[in-house]
Amino acid sequence: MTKTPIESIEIELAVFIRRFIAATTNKKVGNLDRAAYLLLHQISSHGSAGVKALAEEFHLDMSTISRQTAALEQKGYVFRIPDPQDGRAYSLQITESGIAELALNKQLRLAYLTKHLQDWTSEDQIRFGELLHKFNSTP
Amino acid sequence: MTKTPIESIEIELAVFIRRFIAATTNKKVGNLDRAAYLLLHQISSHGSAGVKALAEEFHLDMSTISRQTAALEQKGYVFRIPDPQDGRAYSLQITESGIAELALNKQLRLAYLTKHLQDWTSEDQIRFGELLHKFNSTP
DNA sequence: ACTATATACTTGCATTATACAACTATGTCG
DNA sequence: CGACATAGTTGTATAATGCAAGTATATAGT
Repeated sequence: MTKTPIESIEIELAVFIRRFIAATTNKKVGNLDRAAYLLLHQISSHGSAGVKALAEEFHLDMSTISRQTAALEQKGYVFRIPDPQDGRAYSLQITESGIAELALNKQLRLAYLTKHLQDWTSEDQIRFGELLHKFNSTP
Repeated sequence: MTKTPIESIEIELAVFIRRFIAATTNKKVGNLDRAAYLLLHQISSHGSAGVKALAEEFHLDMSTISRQTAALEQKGYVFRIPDPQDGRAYSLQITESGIAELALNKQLRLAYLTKHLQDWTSEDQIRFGELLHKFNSTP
């Protein structure tokens, strides 16, 4: 029985996720766990955003994001700006300290990944990045 | 500032994992959660195995696997065979019921993935599966 | 303008997955 | 035989998450 491409993807994805979770859960790199890192990255690269927008971006519940952003604020990595149009809403902006922490984290993550991918051809690296992006972009 | 391929992979992976976890955590497909599905798949496709071997395969703690396999046994999807060489060890084998449940799950997961990848060329699908496999195979 | 409903966010609670440590039982090596 | 190692289990703590309920603000219908 030969596997179809989608069957291959399906099982490889499952293994992949399992490993990745195991490797990154509860293992903070510096001061940021996986969730915090992504939030900071998003705020940093796509501009300030509110809780709702972030929750939608990551397909998570607003309550989860609310707690995580509160933690980031507590650590001084983001601050809130009230939305002038809407008294209920605010937007989160990254602080200098947040930028520094993000850069440090990124550095460490890249070092790990670079090592993991050291034997890949640069063509495969590019292709993998493109395909992941494509997968993520599919609605 | 243009991103290097590894920088792209790094952030796409982070987003990807986040989404995948959100989409599959606490969402059992039929009777199997993500962890149980993978265990059954492993036992089914690579033959019977003990708790230790499974823990190593998934890079998880033995205690975690021990509980998950106990749950699978409880549901009647696997059964234990004492290791004749080693009184401490068991191997886990899948039951008929386990095979059926696994097949059902796989079906549902494939359906979802097929839909998600419906606009991809078959070449991209193949390549994505290969690269994920390569990533997983890298020690 | 008033009321009803919707929305942005927070908080309380329960669940789940996980790791670590302590424990049991068995095996192995000196 | 005794000391240590190994396979597995169980107790406990932690963390991430979702759901439900609550607060405050906005919007729409009358």
